[in-house]
Amino acid sequence: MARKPLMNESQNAKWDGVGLTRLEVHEAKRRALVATASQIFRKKGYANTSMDDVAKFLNVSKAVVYYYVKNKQELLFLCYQLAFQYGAEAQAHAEKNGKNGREKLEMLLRYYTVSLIEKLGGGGLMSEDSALTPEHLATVQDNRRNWNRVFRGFVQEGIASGHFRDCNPRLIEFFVMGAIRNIHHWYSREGEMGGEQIADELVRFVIDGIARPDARRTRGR
Amino acid sequence: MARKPLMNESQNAKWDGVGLTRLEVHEAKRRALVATASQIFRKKGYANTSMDDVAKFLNVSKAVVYYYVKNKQELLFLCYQLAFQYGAEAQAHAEKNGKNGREKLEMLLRYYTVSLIEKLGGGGLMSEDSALTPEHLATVQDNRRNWNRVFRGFVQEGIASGHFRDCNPRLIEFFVMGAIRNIHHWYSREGEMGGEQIADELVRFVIDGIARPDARRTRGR
Amino acid sequence: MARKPLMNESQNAKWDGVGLTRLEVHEAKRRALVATASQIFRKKGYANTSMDDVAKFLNVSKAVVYYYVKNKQELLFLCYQLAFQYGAEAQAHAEKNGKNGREKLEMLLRYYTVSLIEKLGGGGLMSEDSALTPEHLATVQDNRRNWNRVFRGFVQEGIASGHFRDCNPRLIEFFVMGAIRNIHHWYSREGEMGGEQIADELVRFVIDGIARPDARRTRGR
Amino acid sequence: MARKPLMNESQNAKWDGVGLTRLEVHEAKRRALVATASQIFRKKGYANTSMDDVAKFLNVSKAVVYYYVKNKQELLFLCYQLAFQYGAEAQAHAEKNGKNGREKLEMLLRYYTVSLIEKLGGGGLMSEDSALTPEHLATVQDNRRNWNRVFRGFVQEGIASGHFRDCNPRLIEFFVMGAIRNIHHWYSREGEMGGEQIADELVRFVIDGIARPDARRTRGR
DNA sequence: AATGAATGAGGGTTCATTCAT
DNA sequence: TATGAATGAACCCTCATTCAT
Repeated sequence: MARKPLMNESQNAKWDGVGLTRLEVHEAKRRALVATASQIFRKKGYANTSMDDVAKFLNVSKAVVYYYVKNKQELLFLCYQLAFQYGAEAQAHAEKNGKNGREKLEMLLRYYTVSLIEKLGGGGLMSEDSALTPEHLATVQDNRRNWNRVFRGFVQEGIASGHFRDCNPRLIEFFVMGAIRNIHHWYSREGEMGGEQIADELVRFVIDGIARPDARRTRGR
Repeated sequence: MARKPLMNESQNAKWDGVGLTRLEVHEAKRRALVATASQIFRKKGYANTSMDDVAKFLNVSKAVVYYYVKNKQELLFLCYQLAFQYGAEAQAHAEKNGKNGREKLEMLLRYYTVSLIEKLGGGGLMSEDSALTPEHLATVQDNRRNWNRVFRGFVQEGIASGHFRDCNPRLIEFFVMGAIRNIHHWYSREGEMGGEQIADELVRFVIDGIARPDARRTRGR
Repeated sequence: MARKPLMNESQNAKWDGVGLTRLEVHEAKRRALVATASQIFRKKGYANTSMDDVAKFLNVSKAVVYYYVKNKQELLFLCYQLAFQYGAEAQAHAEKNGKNGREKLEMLLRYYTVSLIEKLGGGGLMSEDSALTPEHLATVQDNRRNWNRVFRGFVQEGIASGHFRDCNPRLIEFFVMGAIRNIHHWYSREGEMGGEQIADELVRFVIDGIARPDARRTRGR
Repeated sequence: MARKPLMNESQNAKWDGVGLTRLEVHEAKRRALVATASQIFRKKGYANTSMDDVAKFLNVSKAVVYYYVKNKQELLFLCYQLAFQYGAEAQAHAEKNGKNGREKLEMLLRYYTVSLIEKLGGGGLMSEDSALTPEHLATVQDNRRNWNRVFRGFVQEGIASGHFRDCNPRLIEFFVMGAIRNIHHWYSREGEMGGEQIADELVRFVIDGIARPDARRTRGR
């Protein structure tokens, strides 16, 4: 049987001409694998997805998947990392451009939400903690703790500056992250709404939800 | 080996003396089984939980579980139903006592959230759709559609009455339900907060998030 | 499909009438499993033997094997134990009945050799150390160290008493144990020789190999 | 990535300057491969050793191994041949220099044992018959039959000449070969004993084990 | 009602082997 | 010659499910 490359012909073409090193090709394929797995895991659930499912989706044999990742748990971990990466980008964006807590929170949420929707088809993998190895879980929790710190810090900054009312930043973060984690349950690429639109609505909902009455935005609709 | 009843001695005692019919006893045990399974499924994930896990938690043999439910999928479905039941109660409560959209939404959320936290230890099972049989999935989606109708109806009622600003009720529902579904990820019975407190914060966050600026509640803190 | 018991009908009959407890039956089946596995592992090699092979030989499904042992490595360990058990019996026999080093060594070898041949069809499993878990390997090595101590002790006792010439007990033990471990490579139940005969020849060979010239047995042939 | 030769630099140097034909180089590398594989197979077991293990040990890619041998089974067969080769040499040596059965047996054992220990690090591969192809197995058994004939012939010659007592040459051979096959289980190059010493002790043990009482060697110690 | 014993299907993982470059 | 990439067959193990007692 003819050996098939991990990526399809057209994608292959892209680098056949360009001078990509073998390592770059390898890394590109690996990323493609993780991105694909992320979507499948999210749609069917990690435990309900067999490595064969992932392989078949990529039109390769199961062993190829094991050529690129050590095992299913590593693949899961890499999926998590994918989501954290966008989180880190969002943080950088917010801290660079936001002038106060409210602006920073807005930017954080908007950037993050749009990324998840546009780049990860509705959201990254975030709810399969029980399947992570202890080591991976520790890393994930580190990342999460960092995210918590940032998110809650922005909220507190907003409270201090008078933009936000007195609220429990921890609970607010849980509520908002729940809303975001839930997106993939209902989002569909074919739907009428794009990432920007969804992010708009979410940001307004969140900011209004914690804004100080007199500091409320009056942006109309 | 001594035969062990599904429920513990003290619980057993309750009906040994009282004149419960065999059927009532059977139903009570079944409910206990479903409630237990619901918690385990939620904590470890449906696919990662074996029927043996459930049985061992109840200190009975695996076969006993099959005496009370037809199969694992039925058990999952019953867990879903458990959550829907509280939803229905919340709906009844809201429709009966709420005088306008805003009050109804408040009551719906408060009742529902408190129920999930207090009765189901942080939340019911709602995110394992991919494991449901087509028939069960259809029922679940019926229930969900009903819930959607009610939730969005309250929001629209609030918009119409001027309590809420113009917003997308569909998106708002997704956000809010995401926040609620997410509770079990962080809630712990040993934590300092009870269901009422959490529900308070959530309700305020949500209502403020969609309130009309000039209709905003000025409830202080 | 009809469920088949691990042991065949005639064996089953034995305990149907007799009042064996369930536990005893369970243990008997487990022993039968280990004895069978021991033979197959020896014949085909541990790594070349699949759990399916073992199961098929017993005419049961593979899962049954896992009902009785935790995994393949535990099965291997139990096979080792089987051999050690006969070693311990041989030791007890020799220490009780032998009056000097030479007699003890004779009895040790004869009892052990006959046991392996008659009870384990030519020998127990002893040469798959690399497949043992570290924990099991530690136990095995403990057992081996004990056996070494006993064997070499008998040789030294014989040297001290003048029955044996000056020799290196460690090397002698290695040679003799090699000869014994090798038996299963050539022994066949259908062959013309029984365990007693083989043991006779072995014992004479070994004892003569280390006897003091003037203390040499003159047992004719 | 830089291409690595199968043998290390210094070894390579040897033939780079000298005028070795391509074929000779190929054969040398092939022998190096077989010798290496032989050691690994013996240490970890044939089935537990992957072609990757062999390749990694040689610091080459797995495909290189397939350049030199057709498949894993051929590699195993070549390992067997390595041991037989030393057997043949031992036979030639014994037949040329031994003046009677006893001397021939002594020489056979000494030469063979020393070869295995010094050249093959404790022993060749001899106990993986079940992994051989039928064709290879046939050849191996031919070789073994020849070895049997020689070994037993020497024993019988010794019996006829009065050097050995009446014994069963077949059993004696099995015992002795078992002792030899077992050497690698305990021999370590770092140990205090060399091949000569071990061979000395073995030869004395064996010869004494079958010597006629009155013909016994009186070589002291 | 409850249990121990048994099964069949399926999933994760390894590995000998091949092939284009 | 040498390598990276790819495959398919096995194998270990788990688990939902059934059934005789």
